[in-house]
Amino acid sequence: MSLSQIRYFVTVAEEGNVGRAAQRLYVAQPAVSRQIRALEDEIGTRLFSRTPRGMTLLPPGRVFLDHARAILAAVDDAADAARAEGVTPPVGASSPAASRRPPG
Amino acid sequence: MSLSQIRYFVTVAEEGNVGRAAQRLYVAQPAVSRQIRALEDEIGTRLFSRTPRGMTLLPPGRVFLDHARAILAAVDDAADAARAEGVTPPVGASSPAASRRPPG
DNA sequence: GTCCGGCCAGATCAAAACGGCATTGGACGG
DNA sequence: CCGTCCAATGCCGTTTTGATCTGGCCGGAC
Repeated sequence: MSLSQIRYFVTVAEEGNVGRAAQRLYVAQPAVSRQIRALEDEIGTRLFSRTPRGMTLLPPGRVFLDHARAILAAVDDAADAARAEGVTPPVGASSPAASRRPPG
Repeated sequence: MSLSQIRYFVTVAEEGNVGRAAQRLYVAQPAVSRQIRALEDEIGTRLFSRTPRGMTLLPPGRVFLDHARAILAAVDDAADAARAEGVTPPVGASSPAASRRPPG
């Protein structure tokens, strides 16, 4: 399972359509189709129901969607938090971390 | 940023040593070294201090470590939750999801 | 001062993953 | 039956990842 697969999944779930999701992701349709399939294989359950009108979330997909969004948000948060800690704030900054920052 | 990079990071943080982390991850040392570097490049901040005795977490790394563990746990949770929803439970199961499951 | 051991990082090559294009196969409407 | 829309597959080139080998850096032993 990769973060790309999770992003693909969320987009397909939102669009209900692999082709449109691929456009939003700036990749071709087969790439999205394959990654969704791989994700389902790894989890061991179908996440979507394939219909001639597009893709519909199955119950496992609905559950996974909530988690997937949380994961993507957590990833962004993690990077932001590390970056924020990386910049050297001015002395006497309001962050509680300022007092436990070593000199090095 | 990839989940592998996050796993590599957590292991190196726990071991304080790229070589030992690589052993635990069943990959070679340079692979871990490169992924850690790539992660730092993407975030835009050094996460470790390189010393001749090993790797020590810098403040951004300490912050990132908490988030990283949460992400990995969330990924496992997501897969487990989807799988749990994927199995068809017996009628009258105690899960509240049972009542909103379509016939499939 | 010199040698040795541990550790991280770079270069190079091979394997795997990924994506794109072209195409197939299934369902629906005219 | 034919055109349209959608997802899935085959094939190929590109990108990414990892393994191996090698070098540089530092500390300890003597």
